[in-house]
Amino acid sequence: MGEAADRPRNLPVQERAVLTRDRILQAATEVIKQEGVSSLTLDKVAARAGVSKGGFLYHFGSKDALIIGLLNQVMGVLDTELNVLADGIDARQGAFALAYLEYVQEPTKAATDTAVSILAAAAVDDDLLDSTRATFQRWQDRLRHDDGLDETEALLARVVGDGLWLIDLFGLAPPTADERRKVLDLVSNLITDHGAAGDLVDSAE
Amino acid sequence: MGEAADRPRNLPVQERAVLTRDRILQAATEVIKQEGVSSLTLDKVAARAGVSKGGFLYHFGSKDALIIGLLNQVMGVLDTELNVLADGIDARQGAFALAYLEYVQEPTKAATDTAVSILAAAAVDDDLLDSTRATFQRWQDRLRHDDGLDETEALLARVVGDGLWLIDLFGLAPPTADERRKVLDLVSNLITDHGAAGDLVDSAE
DNA sequence: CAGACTTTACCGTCCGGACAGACGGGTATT
DNA sequence: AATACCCGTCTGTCCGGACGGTAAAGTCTG
Repeated sequence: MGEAADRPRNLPVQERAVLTRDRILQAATEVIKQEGVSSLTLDKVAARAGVSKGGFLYHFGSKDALIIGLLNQVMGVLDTELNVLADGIDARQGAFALAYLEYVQEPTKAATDTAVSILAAAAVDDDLLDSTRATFQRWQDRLRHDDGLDETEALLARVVGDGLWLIDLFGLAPPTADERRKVLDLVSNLITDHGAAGDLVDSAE
Repeated sequence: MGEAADRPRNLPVQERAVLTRDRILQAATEVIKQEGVSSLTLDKVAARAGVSKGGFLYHFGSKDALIIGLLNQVMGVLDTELNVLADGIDARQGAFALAYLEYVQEPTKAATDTAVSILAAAAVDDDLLDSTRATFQRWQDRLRHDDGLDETEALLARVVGDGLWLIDLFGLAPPTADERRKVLDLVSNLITDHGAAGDLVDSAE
């Protein structure tokens, strides 16, 4: 009943700790994905991470703390990746919106992890989502004000993007990869063709 | 400990039963909305419905059965209301898509109840969503084949619609009523202006 | 030794569900 | 009309187990 023999044993203390923490986080998302939110128990996560329950509770003082840790990690990754993606896009406007849309092109690991973490948080305690909500609000503000887009089109981009990964989360008739691409292309074109609407009604290219 | 004195007492047996069932369903959605998914316990629902736990279990043999009942009811309501709405719209094409979009104009009771029921199902057991997924698939098929729309635009309508109520469900920076209206108008116009796209690429107006 | 890390053992609570009837209106029998 | 009986509805209680969390002792490293 102890198959965690491949766990690193002889490492500097501090490093071992951070590794354990990460293993716990990863174990938690695996449990949710494979066994569902209702199976996210301290015992199961600890077992999967190859640590005792007490060891688990040393790193995360409570179940709530685990979920907060989950959200922090995954939202942080998502935020930086979105920024990197947006920086790599050279468009006169709407770089962040395009990055947002590109991110949901296919279900990525980061997006899926985010989705299940949010689901877990909502299932356990709605309040845990507060900081996540703030992040989404920041994204929305950036889309609206700093991306050079028409406000409505900026919102459209986010609604479509969020719609896709949320549809994936619940499996509500998710579109095929081909359909996703077409819809995202449609929205992308709509945004870039006349992003700063009213200023230039021009279809160069 | 007994404030359910206003509960109907002297009624035909059959009617009393169906009323109790409905009261239980309503109590369940209230519990989820006000106290969160994690508080959806048999005791709480029973208490709120003014019935004993045994009485609860007479109508719903298990917690899973409760959630299935919840989903059946709320998805049924949504389905008929969508159809009624679509019938009332006279457009050359895209009536169902427009109905879908109109439905999420503001957070309606039916949409909210559906959302929380789906959340509860996902939290308890993912498989409970199977029949719900089938309904969404039917809607999607109808949008794609029987609504006279370009397939991509049909999908766009659903993604935007679902995106909105799912954003509401988690409270992820939900747009204001004004913003919602503008986005939905944008999509509606896109659909109706050149629904059979590919034929005419024309930017009248 | 000190302190970070981990384990083992344990506890109280809550939850889903089972169960054994009670109540009470119909219906059949006499 | 009175009696007995049935069955749909509902009650209150009980149980086994899982779950979140605590406490204290142990181990390794520097």
